[in-house]
Amino acid sequence: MGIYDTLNEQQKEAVFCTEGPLLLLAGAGSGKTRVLTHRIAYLIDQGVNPYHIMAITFTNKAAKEMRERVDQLVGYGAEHIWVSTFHSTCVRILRRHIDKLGYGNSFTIYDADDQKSLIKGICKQFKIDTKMMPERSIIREISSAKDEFMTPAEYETRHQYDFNKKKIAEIYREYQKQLKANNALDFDDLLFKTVELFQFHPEVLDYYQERFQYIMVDEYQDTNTIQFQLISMLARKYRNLCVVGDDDQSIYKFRGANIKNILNFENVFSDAQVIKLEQNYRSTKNILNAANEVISNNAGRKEKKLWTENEAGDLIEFHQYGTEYEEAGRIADEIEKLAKEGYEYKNMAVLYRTNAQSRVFEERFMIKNIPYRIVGGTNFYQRKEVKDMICYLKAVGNGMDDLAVRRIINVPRRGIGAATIDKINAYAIENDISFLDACFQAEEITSLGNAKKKIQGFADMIQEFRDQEKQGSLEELFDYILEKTGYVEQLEAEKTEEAEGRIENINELLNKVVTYEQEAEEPSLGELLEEIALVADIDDLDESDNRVVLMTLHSAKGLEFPYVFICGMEDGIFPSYMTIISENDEDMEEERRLCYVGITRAKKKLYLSAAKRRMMQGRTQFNKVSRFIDEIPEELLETGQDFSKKENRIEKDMFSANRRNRFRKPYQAKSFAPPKIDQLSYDVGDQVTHIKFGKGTVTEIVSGGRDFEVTVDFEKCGVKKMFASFAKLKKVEGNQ
DNA sequence: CTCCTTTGTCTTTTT
DNA sequence: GACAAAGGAG
Repeated sequence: MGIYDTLNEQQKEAVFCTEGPLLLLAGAGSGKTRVLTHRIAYLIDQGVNPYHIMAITFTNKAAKEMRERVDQLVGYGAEHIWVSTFHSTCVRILRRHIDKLGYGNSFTIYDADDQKSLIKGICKQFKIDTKMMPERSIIREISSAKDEFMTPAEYETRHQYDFNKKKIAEIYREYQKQLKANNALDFDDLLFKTVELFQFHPEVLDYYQERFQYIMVDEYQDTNTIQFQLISMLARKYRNLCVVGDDDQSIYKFRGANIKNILNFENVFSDAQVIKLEQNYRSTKNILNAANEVISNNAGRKEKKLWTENEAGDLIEFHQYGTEYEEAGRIADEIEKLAKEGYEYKNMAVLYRTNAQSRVFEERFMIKNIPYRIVGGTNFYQRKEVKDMICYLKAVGNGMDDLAVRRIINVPRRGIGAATIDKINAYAIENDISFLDACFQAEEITSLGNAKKKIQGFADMIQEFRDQEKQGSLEELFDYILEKTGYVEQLEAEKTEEAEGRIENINELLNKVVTYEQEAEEPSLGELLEEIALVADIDDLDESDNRVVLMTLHSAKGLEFPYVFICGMEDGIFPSYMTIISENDEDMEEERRLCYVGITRAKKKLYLSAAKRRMMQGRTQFNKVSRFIDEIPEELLETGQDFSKKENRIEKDMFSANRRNRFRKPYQAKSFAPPKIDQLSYDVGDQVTHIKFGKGTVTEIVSGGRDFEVTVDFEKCGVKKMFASFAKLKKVEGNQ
């Protein structure tokens, strides 16, 4: 029995088709990752050197999984395969060669916040009214220009009769200039500059063409123009390009994903083979039928019919609740019920359209002691304190990064204000040096006066950090920065819960630094910063920890769960308000594909829900049930209530004021993480306090596996059972 | 220069 | 309702 015998006919065909261009249309749950991994194994079997194989995935997580699975199949050589995301691939290439484009090889990567500050500065400089032209839309415009591989000059030529766009062309040009001056690239630049590199330096392209003789691209439906450009350049020589995608799961048009890449594939690579994978191994018949029905409402898709041999399974549950609180509560109840029946938390996921919807669930789950993890939202690395520390590291690694230096020059407070910063900046521009270099030359800046000493102190400190970086480990550098700046010290002095949370986050960052240093082959500051810049929230989703996962439908792509709850099935939420008012039918189709993606995440049972009214941006909204619910045949739905699709009415009854307690700490970690507890600081009979329930007496402690189940009799709200690692009970000293 | 209050803007989704 | 940016007092 070979490893290929378990594959079905189409899968085998795809695995054995190794030479030439191949378009693999793989429906949801059709075993596409299996095909990709087996195909890699087969290539190696056929004598292809793993060194010549490249697989591009959508997330780092997918890359890691793929490598592990190939490892299991082939036993050796898997580590030589280049498995990576588009962005990481480009960074690796650019680190080696970007000096050919006039950048320094230790460039930094700017995230969305950095982009925004840069654009903001430019708008100020150009005296552009950001009310007429918001930064967001400028960034979006520049980003899509880059996605289309359009330089500022080309952009200007194309839009020379459009006043606003001509203005944007100017901003775009200046933006690129400043990025370069800061020796920084934004996300789009990573792709853009790599393609540019290949274009102007054929010898570099040739090197990578030789290296990547067999290329595979996952989630091909979500590639944009420049990504297509990149892979077609790489594959031009050997033409062994296998792309895997599903046009029905294309959900990133807003990010420039070009559905034409799938249609065009057969044009650009005219001898391309096309194989369809249509057997679904993931979901029950009912779930799959619902998905098929919904997606059939889209025009303009490649015809395919997903089928499954799985059982029919349960009906899909749909409920319309009164408010979002009720919705979250009922879902939490159901999750609790399933958990009691023995199903594990990690087998359940709550999916929603927008990140803002997570809050209610977070509150609910915390009260009910349901372990959960939220993916996305405000990224850990975007938190103020974390970003501050990263900017210190950036300033050490790349002194040209003005943005980073300016962020930290007065954090913690050193008495350096806006006026001083402006003076330094003027000096830097005048002498054509970086902001940090200007600080080093503070002596020369006559206008500074009293601030001179402060600036010199700052510059000296950065210099000390640099010396430290050269001689010690990253962990030591980090500790040294914390100590020298007194960052944590100052937070400690605040003695607020918020400051405590921030300290926790800084410690968490320190953990990441240490982990990185232990795991990396050749740890370096540059690589650390790069890893931080390129992580997606989904990347550190650990399948083994037993928690309910909460995330957006977008983040859920590529994942599967036995039990899936999709909430907020309301017109105005999902499909979103923006798509409903949109003139463009394609927007609604994309939204529908997102719905299809959501439904097909479920293996065993799908729960859909809506709320009649919900609070949005401080206003109460009354939403109708989502049109997507209407697109699911009634016989597949179990509503269990008097809900009827025909009579989709909203009752405008009284809305009692929302009286939920606000107990949520600011800056709380995005997951309700159970720290490993092997010993409790309290015992039966002790007085303890709980963050939500207040004071109480411990009446029972039961050791259950790796955790303790503690029963507490609270003064205010009675007896509750909870897991020690989640409850974070604190003993009240000195028994009263 | 810093801290605190007030005002205004949000409506997707993210590598 | 939440959060950032701007404005005002010390």
